[in-house]
Amino acid sequence: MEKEKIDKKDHILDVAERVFAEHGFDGASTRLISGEAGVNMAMLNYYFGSKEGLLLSIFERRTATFRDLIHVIGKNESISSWQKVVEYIEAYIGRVFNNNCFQKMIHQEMSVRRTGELADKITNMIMLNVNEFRKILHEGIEKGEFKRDIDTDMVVATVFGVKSQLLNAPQICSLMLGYDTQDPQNMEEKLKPRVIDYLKKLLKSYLLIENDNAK
Amino acid sequence: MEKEKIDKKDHILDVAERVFAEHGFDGASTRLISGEAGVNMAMLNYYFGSKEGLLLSIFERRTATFRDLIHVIGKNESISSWQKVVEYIEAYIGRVFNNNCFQKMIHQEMSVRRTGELADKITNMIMLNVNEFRKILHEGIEKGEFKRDIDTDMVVATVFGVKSQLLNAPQICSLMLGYDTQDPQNMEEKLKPRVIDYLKKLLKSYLLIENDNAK
DNA sequence: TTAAGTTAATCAATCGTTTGATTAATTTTG
DNA sequence: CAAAATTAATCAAACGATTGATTAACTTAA
Repeated sequence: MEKEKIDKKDHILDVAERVFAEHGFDGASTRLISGEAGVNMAMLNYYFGSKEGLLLSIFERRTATFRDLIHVIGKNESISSWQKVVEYIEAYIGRVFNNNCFQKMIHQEMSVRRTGELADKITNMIMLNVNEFRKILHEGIEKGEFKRDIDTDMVVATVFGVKSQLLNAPQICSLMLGYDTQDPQNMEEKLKPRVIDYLKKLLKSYLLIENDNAK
Repeated sequence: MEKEKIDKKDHILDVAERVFAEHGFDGASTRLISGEAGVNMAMLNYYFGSKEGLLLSIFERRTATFRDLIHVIGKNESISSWQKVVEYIEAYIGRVFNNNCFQKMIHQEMSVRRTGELADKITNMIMLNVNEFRKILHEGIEKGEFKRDIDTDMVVATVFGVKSQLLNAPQICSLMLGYDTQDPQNMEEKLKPRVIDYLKKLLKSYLLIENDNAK
């Protein structure tokens, strides 16, 4: 009764994603990755060509899953802009916290000066998200649903920034909240719903025109 | 008319801080640092003992400058909690954007799993800031100045997160805002005042009890 | 048999660090 | 003061270790 015989390449990608997230690209040696994955070192080059090819494969696998999930929210004409914002927050935070290792890794890669194919792909992927969120915000302004003087770009930076802070500064985050935010159960049951709830209330108070004089 | 004869150790620290911020600790080789600084490689070990010692020296220099600047705001009894928040934002963002290389470096270090003396020192320094901000927020709640149901820890994460997003994802940030946010002049004249203004408006709408019915 | 999968051994390159020698600056001594 | 002695600063070269990558032999599976 051995371990489930899942695809070995997928297993390597899973492990590498975690090790890259923990040590950074430069800090994660191919020996460490192959050791953690329980495979021979040469298998990394056999499957993925090179260390950078491995990183690229991780990226491709994740983006392929969520590529066409982006535009669904903005397309729904029957809901208000504010509801779109709510759905975007729930979708984005939900997705990001489920792949927190990948997100951590991506954020680290963006933080160091790199050029080339992968750097451009990462930038493009994130800009897809950015532009989708911006479109919702601009639409809400034009419809008179949101205040006219809101800083849409900073709102985007806020959602992305809060996520980065919670994922990429886990020691600080754990000390602040009083529990281990790296623990998958805590992240899923405590941190994720709290972040979603907070971002909704925060943006609601900043974006919406207060017209409920009958409160 | 040669170059200003400033302290050579300080010069190395300046350069190393920038190179660490650009390439990360593991990505920045001692040869690259010494080359950029125009000094012999052995000087790094001669002055700082090791590569990690160099990183530690960078940290010590910056923290020594701002160690006692933390508690000044909270001590002022004559201003409201909201004014304290405003002053904290202005002080924190102003300070952080003036040492953006250092901040970038610190955030990268926190993002990778490291243990030891430096990791603890970094955590402690940041928690000083965190606790100071939290104290202001709790005080505002107790005084009835802020809403009772605000998530103080998430507010802290917001300020820190927005800063991290703007500094550590410069490509995204530049694309979003339409100018090079790495350029010192843009950062000082355009980005910094915009962030300060935004955070004030954002937190004002989230924290304050809306009691100005005579608006 | 053939091709794909897997391994240990090995490669050149680069890593952080150390060395011994040399020069510059400072202090001590007569 | 000046010469001698001592310390500090700087350098080219090399160190052992580790890096990502490759090889060639071997095993497995179709």
